[in-house]
Amino acid sequence: MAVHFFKALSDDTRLQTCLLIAEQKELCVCELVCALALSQPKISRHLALLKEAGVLATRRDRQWVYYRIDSSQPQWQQQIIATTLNNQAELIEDALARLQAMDNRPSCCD
Amino acid sequence: MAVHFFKALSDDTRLQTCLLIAEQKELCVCELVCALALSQPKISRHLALLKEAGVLATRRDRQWVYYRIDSSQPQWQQQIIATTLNNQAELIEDALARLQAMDNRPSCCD
DNA sequence: TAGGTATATTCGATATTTCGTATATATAGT
DNA sequence: ACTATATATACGAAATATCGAATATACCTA
Repeated sequence: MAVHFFKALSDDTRLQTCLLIAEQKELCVCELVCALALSQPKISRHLALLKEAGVLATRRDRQWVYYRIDSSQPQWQQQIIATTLNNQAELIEDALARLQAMDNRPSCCD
Repeated sequence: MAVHFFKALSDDTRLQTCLLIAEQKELCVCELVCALALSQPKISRHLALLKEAGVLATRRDRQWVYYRIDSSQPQWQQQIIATTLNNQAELIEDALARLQAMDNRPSCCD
């Protein structure tokens, strides 16, 4: 349902999370915790919600769980996420800076 | 703020209202009450919220207040509404049928 | 098996949203 | 001024969402 999709995006933490992931293709929980400077349980709860809504999908690699935009969701939803990223990039400026300053990023050790 | 825009669309009544108005260009409150088969105060409250969010704009003609998509809001927001209408037209099927069956539509008496 | 790191979940408290009902305001016609 | 129609708002109750803190689970290394 479209309403659930919009509800998923209508929280600051969740919207930033989606835009960050859309921009970075894939991020694990600890990277999101660092980028958004929020508690791990808070991030985890919102990620569960986004996954439940069909917006995000996951894969596990060893101890890390990577989240990505669920490419099996309706195309128009993915389009809306892309449009929002293109027009509201400033929403994740600070988070991106923190992410790039993060050391021991698991993605770097593949 | 983008979050407020998505919050505005993340309620069933408000989403249907926006899509109906996007499709019909302009509707007054009593037409929406008829189309959505909901109480007038409920519709009015949601319309006030959508106007406050900058999604809708109004004009008064005699006793009727007409709501339309606010064309002064960011283009990407209007794009998202259009995309949603194109892909989720079924959300307003029933409402459109009720609207077309409505008699004494004020728009007809101009 | 033990200890460390990463992630998910539970719980109760608080805040926010939504609603029905009642009422107020605005405009039109007589 | 009075009545009718259209719209907006106020208020408290009920439902929903969000949060921090604590705890559980999963995986890895030794």
